[in-house]
Amino acid sequence: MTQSDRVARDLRERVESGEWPTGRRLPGEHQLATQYGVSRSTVRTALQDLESRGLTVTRHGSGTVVVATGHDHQADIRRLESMTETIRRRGLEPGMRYRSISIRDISKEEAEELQLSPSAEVVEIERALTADAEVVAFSYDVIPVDHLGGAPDPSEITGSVFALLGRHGHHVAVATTELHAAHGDDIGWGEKPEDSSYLVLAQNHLDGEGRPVFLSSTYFIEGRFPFGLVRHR
Amino acid sequence: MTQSDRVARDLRERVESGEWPTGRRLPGEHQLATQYGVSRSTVRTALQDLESRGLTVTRHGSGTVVVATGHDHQADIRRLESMTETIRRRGLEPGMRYRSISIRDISKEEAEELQLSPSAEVVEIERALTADAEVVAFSYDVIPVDHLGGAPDPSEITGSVFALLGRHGHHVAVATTELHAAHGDDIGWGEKPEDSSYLVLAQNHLDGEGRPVFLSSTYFIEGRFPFGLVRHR
DNA sequence: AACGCCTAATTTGTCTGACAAGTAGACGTC
DNA sequence: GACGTCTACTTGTCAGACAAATTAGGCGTT
Repeated sequence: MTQSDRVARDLRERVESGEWPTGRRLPGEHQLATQYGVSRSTVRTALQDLESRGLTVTRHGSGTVVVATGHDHQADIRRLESMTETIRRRGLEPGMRYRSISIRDISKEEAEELQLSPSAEVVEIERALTADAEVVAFSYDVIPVDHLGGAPDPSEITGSVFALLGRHGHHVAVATTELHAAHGDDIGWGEKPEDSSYLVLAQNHLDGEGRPVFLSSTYFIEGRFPFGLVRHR
Repeated sequence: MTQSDRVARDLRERVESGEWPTGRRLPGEHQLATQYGVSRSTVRTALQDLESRGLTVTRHGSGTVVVATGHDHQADIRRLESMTETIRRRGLEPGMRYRSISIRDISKEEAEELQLSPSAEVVEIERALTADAEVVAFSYDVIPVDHLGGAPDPSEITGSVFALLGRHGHHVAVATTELHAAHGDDIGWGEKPEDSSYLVLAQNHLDGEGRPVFLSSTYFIEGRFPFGLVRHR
C-alpha cells in the first residue's frame, strides 16, 4: 500500500460520499498536495487512478471535474474481487452451496488455456452463490491439481478460491474475461427462477507473471446481481 | 494528445504486437525514458495507463511485467467508442438500418436520468447495427430535442450519435453503464436469430462536466459481438 | 449592451535531479 | 545445501522549476 494508494482511496471515498457533486471541480493538485502532506506527483498518480475508474476527467489548464460519483451498490465489473466480499459490501449475507467437487482429466481446450499438458488433472467445483440465502449465481471453477499440491481434501475447499490458491503460493493478479449472455433450462440446478437470463463471465485468472492459475465460468441470474461500470474514452 | 499519451499508445502497440510476451519484464523506466527521449515521470504516467487497462502489473523494486497482451478482436467494454468504429477495427464493414425516428414526450424516468423537466421532448431512434450486412445489435437512443437545437431534420441523423451531438456542442466524455442479460421475442425486429440471448448495455452518456447528454440501450445478439476485458485488483 | 482582443492569473503537463524503499541475485559462511 | 549479508537495480516519492492550456477580467470598439 503506497502513499498514492492511500490518497487515491481517500479521494475516491470523498467523491463517492458526494463531497464534490457531479460537475464540481476538485481542488487543484497543489492544494490537495498540501492538504494531504504529500508531493504533487503523488497527488497526480492518485488522480490518475480516479480518472482510470471513470470518476473524474482532468484537462490541461482547466482542472479535474467529477463526472460520476460511483455506483454505490453495484459491482464494478472491471474490479477483480471475491464475490462474497462484493455481496457483503452491499449489506447482504454471502453464502455458498456446493453441488460437487470432482477430479477429472483436463479437456483439450482447458489444457490450452491453462498452458498445461493434455494429460493433467483438474479439480472442478460446482457451486451456487447466495446473498441472504437467495441464489444469485452459479459458478464452475476449474483448478489444476498440481497448483494445489496434489489431490485436495474436500474439507480444504471452503470459501474463496482466491484464498485457497493463495495458501499454495498462487496469487491472482488479473483475469482475462469474456462477457456473454445465456438462457435455458440447462443452466444451474436446484431452486432457480424460471426462464431467466444469465450474464456470463468466462474468466482466465493469471498471476503476477501472467501465468494461468485457474479458469472460472460464472452465471449471474439476471436482476439479482447488478453490474455497473463507467465507460470512458 | 499529450506526450505521455503518445508513449502509452506506442507501448500498448508494442505489448499487443507481442514484442514482450506474457510474463516478460519491460525495460526499466529510466531506459524507456531515454529510448523515447522523455522524462521518467512521463514514462511513469504512460505505464500507469497500461496498468489501468490490465495489460501490465508493476511492483515496487521489481519492475513492470506483461500479464496480458490485449484482446485482439474483442471490444473492450471499458472503452467508450463509436460502435461503427469498433466494428471497422475488427475488419468488418459497419452499417445501420433505421427502423424509426420519432419525437415524443419524455418519460418520468428519462426526465430524472437526464435531469430535464417532465415536459421536455426527446428524439427516439430505433436502429439495427450491422457488420458485413449481418445484424449484430439493436439500439434505442433517447436524445433531448433541446440538445439538437429543436426538432431535427431526419436527414441530419446519420451515422454516429456522438458525432451528431458533437456538431451541437455536446461532447460525451463518459457513460455510466448498467449491464444486463435478456432474451425473448419482444426484443428487436426484422431478421434476427430465433430464441437468442442478448447482452444489454443501458447507458447514460455524460459530458465533460458530468451533465447528462443522452440515453441509450443496446441489445447485442449473443455470439455476434464478443466483449472482453481484463479485470484486475 | 454586445462583441472581440489582450493580459494576467490559474491549472495541468513535463523536466531535472535526488533520495528512500523494495527486490533479486551474487557471495560467503556455516 | 541452507542461511544471512551485501550489492546492484528498480520503483516510489520528493522538491522546485518551467512550458502549455485554460479561464476570467479589463478595455476599447461597434
